[in-house]
Amino acid sequence: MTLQLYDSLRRSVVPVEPLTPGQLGLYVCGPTVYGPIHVGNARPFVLAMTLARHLRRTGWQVRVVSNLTDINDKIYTAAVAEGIESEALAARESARYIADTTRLGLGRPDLEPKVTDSLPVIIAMIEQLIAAGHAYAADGDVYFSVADFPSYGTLSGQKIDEMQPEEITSKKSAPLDFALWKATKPGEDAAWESPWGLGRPGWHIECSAMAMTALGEEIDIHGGGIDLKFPHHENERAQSEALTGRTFSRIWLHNGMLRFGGDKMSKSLGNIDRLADALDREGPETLLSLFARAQYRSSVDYSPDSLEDARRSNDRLREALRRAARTSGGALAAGGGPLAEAAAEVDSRFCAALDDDFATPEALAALFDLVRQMNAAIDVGDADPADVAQARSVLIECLYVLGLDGLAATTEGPPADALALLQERENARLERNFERADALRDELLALGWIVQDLPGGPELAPA
RNA sequence: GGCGACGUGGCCGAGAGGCUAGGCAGCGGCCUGCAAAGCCGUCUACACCAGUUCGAUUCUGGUCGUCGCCUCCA
Repeated sequence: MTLQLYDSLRRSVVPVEPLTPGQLGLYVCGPTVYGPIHVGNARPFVLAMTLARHLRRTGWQVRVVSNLTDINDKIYTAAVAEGIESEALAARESARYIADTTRLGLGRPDLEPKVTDSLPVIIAMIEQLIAAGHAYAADGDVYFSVADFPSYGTLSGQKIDEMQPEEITSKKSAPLDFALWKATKPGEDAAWESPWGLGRPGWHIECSAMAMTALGEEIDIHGGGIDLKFPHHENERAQSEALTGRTFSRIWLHNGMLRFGGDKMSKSLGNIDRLADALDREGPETLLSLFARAQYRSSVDYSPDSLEDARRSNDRLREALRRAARTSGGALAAGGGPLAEAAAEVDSRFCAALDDDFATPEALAALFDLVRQMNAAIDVGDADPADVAQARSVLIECLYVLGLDGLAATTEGPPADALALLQERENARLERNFERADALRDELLALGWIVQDLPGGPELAPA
């Protein structure tokens, strides 16, 4: 099965044709660091990192680049509101973003460039755009001339003549033109020298600059939230292709939004749950499972119920892994048995599903199929420990792709006092003193252990 | 108003022109003193109306509805 992804520009699932065979460069629009990110902001990050894991596991060489936008109107505004330097605010929020997303346990992109480190490239690009006649300077600002780029609007499906732009309040000469460079304004405490005077880059040029610097003039995959399609990606595409005459991105990969209380989770609507808070409450696996339950292009309902569903399906995985670990003992994974064969089949279904536009729900379904088979084999009791170990290790490998391998974390065995209580309960049961036995079971539950009376005797499972 | 995506069973969520998705919840059974875990079985489906077809939930058209975007936005 060849890798296919949905390209927003072509509006269909297309085969991925890398610039260099076997290699893929992926650029994902990162956050503007003016405040803590919310759960929805994590989706493109999760998509990029998990997609990269799948690709690497299936033999691709992948380079993930994700920027931090540390120059922006909102940063100035937030800094003024706090009475601190905008640079300090951006630095603080950058660190916070890194810390929050690191907690997801998916590692870091290969490169995370900042706008403040990219000014020379940005300025050079703007100069070239002006020289080529695609942009014009106007009293300290520089604008991209949209009329000059014929295919403007094809990415987002917007028709130029049907757009209803706000009236011209700035120095641009056509309503749809967008800023490549903005002259500094009073109250802005960070500005850079440029041929057009002191100022700062516009919102879109930075991504073109950083993407091209890291991955070249043509990149394989450019990702981000669907809400960035217009104007951000439309503008990025216009200025980049006007500059190079080449396809900027071969595939535009857009993730759907998180719904929270019926609307898109959005800072401007105020219906947000901070990623850090969600991680505190739910832990990374629940959030990653919630994301994996939906295909990346679908919107996801973020609600107590959907989180509960995610938690429970993780419970099932965790329990299966625990039972398998218990059954396999210290056996080394070794192929050959029927369970190992089943696992291999599930693995290829898993990979095929992910190769097909990263269909995580289908991939997950394959995994649950393996879980069922593992449980059934363990129940029957004649499973070869090495076979179970093999299936378990395949399951963990697959879960790793989705960031869910933590579900296999070897929990500490029950402590001696819990085991003593379990023995006491067993004695009570043998004496048919069930009142006493049930009281001890409650006591164990309070200690965080659930009693399971399995055919082979009682066991303690973490609550 | 324009553009785009989508409407699947109690909830979430895949999918294919006729052949079991999966998870959670429910019900029945096995196991259990009971429970838990697990297994087996099982009920609620494809928004509506036409059309194409031997046959459509899957294709086409329309209707209704939902969501996103239309220069803050992951």
